[in-house]
Amino acid sequence: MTSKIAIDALSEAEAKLELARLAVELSAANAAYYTEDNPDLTDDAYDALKRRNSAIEKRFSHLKRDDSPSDQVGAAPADGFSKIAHEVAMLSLSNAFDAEDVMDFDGRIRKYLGLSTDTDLGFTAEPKIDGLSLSLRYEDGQLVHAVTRGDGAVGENVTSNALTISDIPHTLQDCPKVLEVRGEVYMSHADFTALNERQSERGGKVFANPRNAAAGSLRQLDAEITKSRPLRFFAYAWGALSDPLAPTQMGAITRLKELGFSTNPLTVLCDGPEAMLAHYAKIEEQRATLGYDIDGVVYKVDDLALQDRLGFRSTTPRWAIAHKFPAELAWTRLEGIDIQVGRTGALSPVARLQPVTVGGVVVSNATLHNEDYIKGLDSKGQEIRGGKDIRVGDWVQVYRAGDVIPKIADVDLSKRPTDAVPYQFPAICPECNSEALREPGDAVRRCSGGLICPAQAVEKLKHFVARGAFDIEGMGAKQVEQFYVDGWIKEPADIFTLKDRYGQGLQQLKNREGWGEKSANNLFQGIEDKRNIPLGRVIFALGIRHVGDAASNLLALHYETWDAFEAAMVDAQKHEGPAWDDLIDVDGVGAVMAGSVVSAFAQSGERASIDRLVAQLNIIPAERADTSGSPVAGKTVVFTGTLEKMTRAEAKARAERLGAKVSGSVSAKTDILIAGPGAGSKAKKAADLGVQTMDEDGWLALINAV
DNA sequence: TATCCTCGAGTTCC
DNA sequence: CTCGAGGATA
Repeated sequence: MTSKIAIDALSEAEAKLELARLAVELSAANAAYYTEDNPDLTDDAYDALKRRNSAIEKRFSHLKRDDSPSDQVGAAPADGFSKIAHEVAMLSLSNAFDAEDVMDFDGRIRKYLGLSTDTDLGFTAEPKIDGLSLSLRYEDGQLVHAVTRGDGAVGENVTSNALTISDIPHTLQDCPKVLEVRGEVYMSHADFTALNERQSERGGKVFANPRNAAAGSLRQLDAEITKSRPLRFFAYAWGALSDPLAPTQMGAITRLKELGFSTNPLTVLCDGPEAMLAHYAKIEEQRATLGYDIDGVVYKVDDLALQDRLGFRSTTPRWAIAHKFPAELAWTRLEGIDIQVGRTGALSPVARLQPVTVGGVVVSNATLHNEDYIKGLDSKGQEIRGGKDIRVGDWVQVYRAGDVIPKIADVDLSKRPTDAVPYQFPAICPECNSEALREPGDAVRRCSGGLICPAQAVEKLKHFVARGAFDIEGMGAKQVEQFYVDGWIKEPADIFTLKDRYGQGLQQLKNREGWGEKSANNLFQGIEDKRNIPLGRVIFALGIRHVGDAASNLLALHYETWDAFEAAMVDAQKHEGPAWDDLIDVDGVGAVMAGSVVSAFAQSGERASIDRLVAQLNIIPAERADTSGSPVAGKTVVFTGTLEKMTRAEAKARAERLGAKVSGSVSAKTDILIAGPGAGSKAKKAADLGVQTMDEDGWLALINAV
């Protein structure tokens, strides 16, 4: 090792050289540490090198290398974990709560695939481990990173922590070149109890349940702490893959086991819903003696080719479902009912409860949904809870729906105080005193105050900076609220002028509570980072009623640029004419949604606010998915008659994946008509218009020719 | 017109 | 995570 020159005395050339040397040295040390369990550097020496590297980078920030060791695998930056995007998204599962839901699941899949009830359809069934999911990426058999689920698209890099878990192999033999193994990190009951005993002896944090203990342990910035925590890992799925593991789910799990992963021994193959339910009962029976927490049973279509055909809805696969165990229940007293006002003005009642432990978590609030729910009625006027209403002072039974959202299941009328009165839902907004109206047929009551209602204004701003919208780092709900209260930010455009108005020398922001030079700089950087922003996010961020994530992206893909979108919305004001028709024609957009979007561009106040925002931004046009090479990209196709090889839903999904637009009726704009047996008027019209027509086989040949 | 499916908007706790 | 409602479909 060369002599250590004081960092202040380093010349630029020397710094550059030393950074290069440190990069090599540290990466060799990493490799030795992670692959051999036999580091050739002591921990202290390793840390010293790392610190020196960071110090030099800090002084000569422009010299920081692309392969800087401070960004490398296994290195958690001091202020948190680095983010890694999943090559294949980590989705959640839809849920089943009873046998009927499971039968429906089987039925839905058969319908989608066009399978009759007497065709064999196998499923795997396995316990759903209550831990946290983790994705492990192996390249050439080497673990290169471990990433938490995060929001499903981007997770946190916890590689150095994952490497301390003994169930996670560091290297694999005879595996695909690229292999992402997914599974659950969890802690056993015994280890959890022992850990909590140790923690309380030391005066450390005591965890509420094994899940929290596992999560807290995996997200330690110091991998040494994680190493001291007895975490385990079950592999049950995969992400990116260069070669298939097996033709079936069960085969793939077996293969993962052969590769050295722990897989759950209660994973079995079932020939249908009856067998699945039987296995569910068996697992439920063993639940208490398993030694680790599970919260249900997961069923997956076994045939991977069928999984592929079934594909995904927006957030869940069609080919899997989680059958949840019944929720834990607890009784407590309802101390009060508060009303919250959302960004659309919806008045939502929230129950304030005497704190009670439900499923290992202390709950003190629960949702009451809406006016009718408190009265004991559902949206169709049907009685729920036996028609019992909820009153302040009542003893209520609480559960966590889907083990997350606290809800009230029942009311004990025998314990109702004699002076309890039916809850009177407010008719004026508690935040701004505007009238709160309930549209006929609507379940929610809404504040009519619009942006004069401070609650609506703040909630809209929170939505604007939220994930999926502008997602500005350093600007969360708390910050938005503070800035709004102080009058620094009244509308989205103000965020982008914040620095000009208040950032002078950072003095003003710095003098505020909770803000220092660093956090202020980070915030301004976070804001600058989002000046360039994709069109879909901008539309979503506007917070237009009925226009969420999915619809925003549909609109963005349809109009491609902000200018085109805005011009069309202005042209469509009158709810008629070509611009309006074009909008309604977008698949997934109907009159209600269209009216809602258009009205955002009608009111001069809101329109002006949008214009002020757009003036601050560089909006990136939406790019249609790369369908180059697809023979049907950009074509409008219509299916008619009976399809024999696949269902309509499947045909539509596949066509869209290839960049085609699927329409319901034949017009001059139609490029291809796919006519099955029994095609009628549409085929005739297509012939009249001279539209290219083919049968299902012809279509399949066309799209498979890629 | 009725039914099914998907999405949006609301929710808690860590 | 659940509910309600909008949109597509039969």
